[in-house]
Amino acid sequence: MAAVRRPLADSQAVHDQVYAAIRRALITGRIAPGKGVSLRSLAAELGVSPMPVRDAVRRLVAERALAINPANKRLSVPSLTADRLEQLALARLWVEPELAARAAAGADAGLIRQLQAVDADLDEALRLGDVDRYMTANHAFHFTLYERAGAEVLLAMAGGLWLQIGPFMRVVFGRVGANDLAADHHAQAIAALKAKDAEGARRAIAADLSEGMDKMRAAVEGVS
Amino acid sequence: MAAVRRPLADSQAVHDQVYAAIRRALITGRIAPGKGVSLRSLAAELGVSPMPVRDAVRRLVAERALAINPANKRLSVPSLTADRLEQLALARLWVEPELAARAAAGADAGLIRQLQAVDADLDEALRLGDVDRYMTANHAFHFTLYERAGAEVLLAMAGGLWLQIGPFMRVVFGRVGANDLAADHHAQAIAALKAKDAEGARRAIAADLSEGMDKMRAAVEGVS
DNA sequence: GGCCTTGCATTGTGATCGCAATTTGATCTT
DNA sequence: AAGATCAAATTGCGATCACAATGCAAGGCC
Repeated sequence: MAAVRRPLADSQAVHDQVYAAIRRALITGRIAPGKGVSLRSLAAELGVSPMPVRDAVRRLVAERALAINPANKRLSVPSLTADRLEQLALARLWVEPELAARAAAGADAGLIRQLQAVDADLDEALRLGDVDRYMTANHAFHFTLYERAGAEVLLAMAGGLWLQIGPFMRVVFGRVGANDLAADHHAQAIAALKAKDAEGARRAIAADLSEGMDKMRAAVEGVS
Repeated sequence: MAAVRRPLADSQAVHDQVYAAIRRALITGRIAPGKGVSLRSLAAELGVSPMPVRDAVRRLVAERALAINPANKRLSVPSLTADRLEQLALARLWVEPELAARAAAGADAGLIRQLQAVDADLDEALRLGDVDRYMTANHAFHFTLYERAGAEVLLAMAGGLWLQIGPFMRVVFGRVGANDLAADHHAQAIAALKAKDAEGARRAIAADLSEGMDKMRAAVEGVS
């Protein structure tokens, strides 16, 4: 079974690749909330032994991106409750604007150009109704910005929160369809960055998040 | 080597026990920052095979309570920089007062009594200069309070932050000795809980944290 | 005497095996 | 024919082994 010795001089360890793969799947919402998974099935799917999958899953459980039934000890994607969503929204609304404000200080032309490119891609995805691509682009927009803040701890917190909320966003955007209002806030954010206006960037990102979370709130109520 | 089949159907899995053990050691600062550890050494120390240690370490790395040198792939307790401390302080100053405020709503006589008991134990530890006991009691005080907030996500965030900052607190309190000013804020917090004064609880915890973080800041500057 | 090289111990990683607990599906009973 | 029971398969957990890479230290070389 694919026991072929990977000629891999690829830079990363296997368990990191597995982690990245599952993480991508979660962030873009390709795994439905509440769905159960198993180590061996994931391993088979990725063509590796169960061991690195185990490692990756441990990380994801620690980040609360995966949940583990304490009785079964079987693992699944945590289903989002209104309460959980509320807390995640609150936390995101604190960290992410803070990161945006800090990033504004270190913004340069290169960053602006990157963000504009990503935002263009995002709009394209919206126009085409390509949810996968939209989710990826949206994530890329926020985090290429946040990385510029040079705040490792806060960045990690934001990453963890996004990971937890990812599976939800997918169901929301899959349901209500493409809402292009968010792009507006992205443009505002970019404008603020150009002016090195930290507070403006903070406000723009806060508004972007608020709007997105409102939609998710509505969708969650609609579901439950 | 202790390969004795544990007859004890103790409720928890081995890797959870190992996790808890290392976590306790980190929170109370029994492992010095910057110190390197190894899977096999930890395993030997705890009398288990390297495997559950591996699992526990993965979790701790994911929570950034342990760091892994990307070149070496060897792991160590992350050493605290001033920048890192600043971010952790900021994050704690946001989450923990929020948790305290939420807990105030659900505070009852039982909780008050628990907190008073823990606080008394804390004072006792201070009087005796028992740093280990102080660290444990302080942690217990904050988290028995926070648990009452009924906010799982925020609680987990606070736990993660405390875990990251734990090793530091130890060096600080080991250095400057016992400072009993914090107990004052604890008393204020308890008073606010009695009155179900959410904002008062928020302020008290914020003040408690600010003071502690100030001391740590001073200590970090002194060291580096 | 100082620097370099070589050999050994240790480390993290991945694979494979065994085990106990749980789930699942089929057979049997009523 | 419907529900209960039992056997087989699946799952997570832990142990052990193998291996490549790194760190360390002793010894040799200039």
